[in-house]
Amino acid sequence: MDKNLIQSSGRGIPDIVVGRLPHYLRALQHMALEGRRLTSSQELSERLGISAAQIRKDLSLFGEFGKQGTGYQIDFLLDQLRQILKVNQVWDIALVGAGDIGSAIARYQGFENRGFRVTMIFDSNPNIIGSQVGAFVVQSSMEMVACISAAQIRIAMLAVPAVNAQEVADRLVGAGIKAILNYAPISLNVPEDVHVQYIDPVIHLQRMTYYLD
Amino acid sequence: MDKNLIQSSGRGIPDIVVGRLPHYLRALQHMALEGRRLTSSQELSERLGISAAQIRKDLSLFGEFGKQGTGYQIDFLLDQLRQILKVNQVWDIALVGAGDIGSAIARYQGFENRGFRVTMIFDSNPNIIGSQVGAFVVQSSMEMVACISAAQIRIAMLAVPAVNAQEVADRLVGAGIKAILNYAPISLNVPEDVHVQYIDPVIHLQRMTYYLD
DNA sequence: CACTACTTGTTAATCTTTGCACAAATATAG
DNA sequence: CTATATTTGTGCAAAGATTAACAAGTAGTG
Repeated sequence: MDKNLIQSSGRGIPDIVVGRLPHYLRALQHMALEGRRLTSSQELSERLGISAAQIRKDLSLFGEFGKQGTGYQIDFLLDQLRQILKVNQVWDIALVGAGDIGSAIARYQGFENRGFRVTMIFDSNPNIIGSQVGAFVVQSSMEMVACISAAQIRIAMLAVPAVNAQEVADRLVGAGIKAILNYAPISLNVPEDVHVQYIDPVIHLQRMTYYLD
Repeated sequence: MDKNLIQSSGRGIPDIVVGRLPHYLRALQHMALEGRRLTSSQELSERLGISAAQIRKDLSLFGEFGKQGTGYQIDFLLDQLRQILKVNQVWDIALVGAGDIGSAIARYQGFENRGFRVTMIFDSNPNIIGSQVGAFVVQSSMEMVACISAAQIRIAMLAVPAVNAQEVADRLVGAGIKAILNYAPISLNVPEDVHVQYIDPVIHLQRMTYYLD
């Protein structure tokens, strides 16, 4: 579950608001691709299923980005959101685990234009180390800490079996990692200044079966 | 983003509570594997980063599952939660998209013991149709609606390119699907009685970069 | 048994989040 | 220019979620 610590970098922006910003960004990026120039809180509301008032209020926490009677200039708002979320740069990511999930992530082409780039892949399996996955050669996880430290990488994706996840996470933290996207179906224990987000499809599925007959 | 509709099947349980139940279930399943017999709201709290009071309150919405002075019998609570989430059965799932992500999902071994089983895979690419992925042969997406209807499948996972996601979702709804786990980075429009959950790693990553320097 | 140490379920208070409603600003049409 | 349509940003009220606190029940110890 999300920690809702108030972080120093933001001026006390609620975590729940920060969580919605990437959705706004994604929708705006789609609109830009469609060649649109202007949008409104109303239109975003319909696309995202979030009320227009909430979208306006969320954005107003960071500045006045719209114009009455007109709405929001898509290019401009995109730019602002990218700045706020710090994805007006490309973050290097270390990927740990080159099994089925890790390999799929390594080959995924959707990171680049949204602020991220996988730059190294590690695994502990000797049969996998040295093999090509996507554009990279899988490195031994024994080199992991040294590589990440040297490259000063801050973000890691964790795609190892659940039993190894905590141990790997500990070493990632030791290597200077400050944000972990964890695909292993287990809660991680990390220091307060390290952020963790979880992806576990079963959690989402179980959340839906509750509502099925 | 989650719709927070109150559903008829639950007695007005807040959606946010339903969203935490699968986390409780997962933690308890781990404890059971470790051979533990008893736990407490305190221990769950430490494992999950959710306050003990909240865990007790969430559970109390469904019944009195604990015992003062002792805590919760893990087996019993597991059973209750599985019943509440309706995963005391195994749900068949249709998987659409046999690319990198779809294939990784198809081969994932972690569904079975948590209430789900992929039983069919579809793709529209003629080069992929007919090939073996995991334990299944990829079927043409032209057969999709017929197959899903015939098997009365209610849950689908969507792992197709973003541009095709809405069109495929529409056909899934037509086939009787009531819950979609969408891996495509786009918001879907579906009827009120169809549930959608989203998995987009970039959304999670951007949520974390906000807090990085 | 008496006493201590736990732990639940629940109430009341606090804190957070959402939605409403509207003034102010802009655009459009006649 | 005037009247009508939009649409933002925001103050306030309402709704919702979380936390703290505690009575009541259980277990363990001597």
